[in-house]
Amino acid sequence: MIRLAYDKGTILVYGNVRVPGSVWDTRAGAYRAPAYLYKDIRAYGESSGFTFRDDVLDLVPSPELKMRTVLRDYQERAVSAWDRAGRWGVVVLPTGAGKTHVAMKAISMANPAIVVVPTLDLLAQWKERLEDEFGIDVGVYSGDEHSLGPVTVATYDTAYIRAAELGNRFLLAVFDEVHHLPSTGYSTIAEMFACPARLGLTATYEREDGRHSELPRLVGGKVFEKSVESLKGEHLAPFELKRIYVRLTPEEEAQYQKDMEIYKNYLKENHIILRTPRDFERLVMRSGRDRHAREAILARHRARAVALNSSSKLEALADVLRKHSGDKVLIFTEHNELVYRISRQFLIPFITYKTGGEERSRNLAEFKAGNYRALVTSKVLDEGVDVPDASVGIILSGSGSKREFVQRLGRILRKKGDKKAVLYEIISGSTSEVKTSYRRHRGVDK
DNA sequence: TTGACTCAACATCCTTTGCTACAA
DNA sequence: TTGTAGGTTTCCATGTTGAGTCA
Repeated sequence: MIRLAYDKGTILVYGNVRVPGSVWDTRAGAYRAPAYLYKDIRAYGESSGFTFRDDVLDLVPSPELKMRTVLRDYQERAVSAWDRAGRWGVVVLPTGAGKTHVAMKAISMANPAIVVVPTLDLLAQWKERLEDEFGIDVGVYSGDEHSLGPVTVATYDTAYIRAAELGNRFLLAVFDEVHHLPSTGYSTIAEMFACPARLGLTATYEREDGRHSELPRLVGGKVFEKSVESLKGEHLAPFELKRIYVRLTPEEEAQYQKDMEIYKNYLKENHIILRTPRDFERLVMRSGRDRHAREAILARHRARAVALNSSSKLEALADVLRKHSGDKVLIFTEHNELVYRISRQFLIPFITYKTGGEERSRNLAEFKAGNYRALVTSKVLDEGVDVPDASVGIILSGSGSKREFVQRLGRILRKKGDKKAVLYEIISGSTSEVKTSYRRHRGVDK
């Protein structure tokens, strides 16, 4: 007879049976394993013919949760795939394809459940939608409020801080925007949770740092994927990508070349070849000790800023805006400086992280109502904010992140009749930005 | 309760050539 | 011969958020 118990994010195995993944804990007088192995530990015990006393889960009381909304066929297939995979796994769906409905179906099958989200905005949206769907009081775990319900919504930050106390209260853990989960801190949430059922949701599985390789261990691998392309036209607006290349002004060109020269020379003189993100990380670490490395990196920053914020881009922007004078337009940039310049020059309202909550909602509402035709922003609207539809997106600058690109594309894809959406990219030709742009497209625009 | 602040955490930051030691 | 990893020990800058503190 072995007894399993939950202890602050771990499973204690009493009865002198060493289960895989556990180590002996002298003080507890038991083997101890991370809580995410709970399901495996049970399976191991059962296949070895042990009898159990299982005291791990201490579930929040939950009524039967019935789903009223009827799922679309692909949403139904996503849930089945997850179910077949042993109720572990990640569903990849583009923005606007109804990930919430997939999760709600899963919640109706396995509850009590916790939904972990990256922002307070998303927390509020999930709470509202879950209450509408199931007619229950939804619990909230955030900085301001701690209440448990049959379904509880928590921020990643609070789930991280309180993982030890939440870890055995739910059957199912849903991780919204699950690409956040593999980061060093947040991954401990999944490790300290015993939930035998797990569902991850995202529009972009891959991370630039490659840590998505951790997802199979933490929530299960990818069990279902639907690309933007396959939903284009039927469930999402058809779209077109247009690249516009501009030339730097002569002064910018001179500045760019000068700074890139400093950067490249440093690499050359020190026999440094950058192949992977890790190589670049090393260079950054080196710059903490090596004055010349620091100068090189600063020069590279200046060069990049020149390319991303070139004034030629504003002329191209003016052309695009003229061409789409009757459309709703969202403009994205990498840096806030450019946001402010555009806002001043074209008299377009802006939103950055410094924009207060009230002004932010007001700008979004006016944009939604059509009183503002355009909105300019840097990265705040990339994720986790309910942004009103637009039919034209203009990426004036951005990173090489595929995720950022897909999220920005998602902002113009909600279906509005047969209207075709257009996403422009304005790129400084003959600069490193050309490659950055290609990198973010990988696998998206074919 | 609100607002202003600080702090910690997260994400991106790369790919042109070049070196050297070691493994397949 | 060809291919590939290399190196740790917290990190140049910018953008963004949630939590916590204090008035």
